[in-house]
Amino acid sequence: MKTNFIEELKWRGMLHDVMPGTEELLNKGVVTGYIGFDPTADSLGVGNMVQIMTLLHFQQAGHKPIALVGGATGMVGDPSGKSLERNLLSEETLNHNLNCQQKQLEKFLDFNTLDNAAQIVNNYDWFKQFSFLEFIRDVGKYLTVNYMLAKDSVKNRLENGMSFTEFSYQLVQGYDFYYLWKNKGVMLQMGGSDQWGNIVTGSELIRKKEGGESFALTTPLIKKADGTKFGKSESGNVWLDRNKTSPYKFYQFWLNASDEDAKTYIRIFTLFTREQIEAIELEQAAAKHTRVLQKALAKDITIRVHSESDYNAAIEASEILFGKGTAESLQKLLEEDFLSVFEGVEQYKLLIEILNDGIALVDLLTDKTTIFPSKGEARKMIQGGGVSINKQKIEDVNFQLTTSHLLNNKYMLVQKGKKNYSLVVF
RNA sequence: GGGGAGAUAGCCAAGUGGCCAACGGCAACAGACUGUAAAUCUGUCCUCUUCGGAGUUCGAAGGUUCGAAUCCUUCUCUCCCCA
Repeated sequence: MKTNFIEELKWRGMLHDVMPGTEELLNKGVVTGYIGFDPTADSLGVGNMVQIMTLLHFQQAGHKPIALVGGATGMVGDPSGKSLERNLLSEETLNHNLNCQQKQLEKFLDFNTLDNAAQIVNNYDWFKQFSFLEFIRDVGKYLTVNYMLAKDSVKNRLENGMSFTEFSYQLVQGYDFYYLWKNKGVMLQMGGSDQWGNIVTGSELIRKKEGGESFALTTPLIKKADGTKFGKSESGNVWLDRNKTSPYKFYQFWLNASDEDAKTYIRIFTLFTREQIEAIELEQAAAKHTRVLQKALAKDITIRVHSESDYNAAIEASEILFGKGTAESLQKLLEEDFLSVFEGVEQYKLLIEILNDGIALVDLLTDKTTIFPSKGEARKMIQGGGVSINKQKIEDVNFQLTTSHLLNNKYMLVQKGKKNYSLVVF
């Protein structure tokens, strides 16, 4: 069954701004729309999930989504939301990032349905042959500097300076829209609210150059309830790439969402229906401690980004690490299960010999592993009650570890704080 | 071109000769409480440390002094006002 795209985005809280006439256009028939992705990293992060979901809803509403990877725009650097000039990425890095992101995108959209299959394009394909002179004649001529200067992304930078390169960015992205409009019948560009200016430039170009019509729609920037940035955990950005953020950590990220945030997230990042979500919320309200909301959210998104078995493994590890049984359940864990359960947990391999005469805990944490960057810091954390071995808190700074602290004669579970685990394998 | 203000740790921001590794706030990290939530309270928060200390900071470089973030000189950058 096809959904109404705009309605869908509205109730999910994913609609920030729409150009007039967009809804009418979407109601008339199948529309081709696109969203651009910036290849600044070799993986997409959870922040990009908003745009991926937007495309997915777009497709489910019967429209044709195009994901654009910015091989060309990435070479220039989008000044939107940046207070400083960005460093240019090398071409190799860019290509690598592009390939990685493309693979991730392919996972979420349906590229095989006949009528509105998704598509991926790279704007480098139409920019590589475009000479500078051609560009300033064919594109630059249609937009005034006055117009370009009025953009927030430019205005905010006038005091501190901005290179011509970044200044031109909006033209490059604007031309993408024009190109896709002209050659692929794209009528709509979508993106985060910070992209509004760039999107409108494209529309303006289409209008000035060909008198054509085009439309735009943006999604709100997601912030956490406490006003901090979304998409970061203590250990940094949360990535979709399992090598950069393990499925276990990914699952934990969502599970740790605050109640307030979880309500926002479940609408944006899952495909649950309105009724389903409201039911889950009721359940949560009745029994807050069960955290069904976070669990449903984390489950759905972990399975879609990774897999069912990754999800199960994450659950299993989470239950052992955070469950009631604590020390006992650890002891009971079978040898063969040990590694698979802790697959997503940071691991260190050491020689068992170092335990023969005992080793100071502090040395293990710093010299033998990189769990702590310095002895002073490790000591402070131990004194503060922030270190546990096999779920048992250690508060003695001079604590010695021996083979008696091994689980299954092989493993030692080191805990830094409440949520950071490392497994040392001997 | 003329006049004025300023540059302090991740950010904001005190400090204007020794008591300054530098008040305070935010962010971050940890502990308690709890529901792996929020709020609250507590601790840590330049680097290293055998926890006794040691080393390196206050835009940059020189200088004065027993002693400088604080005084002097030069330089760099930012902001404001006048033209």
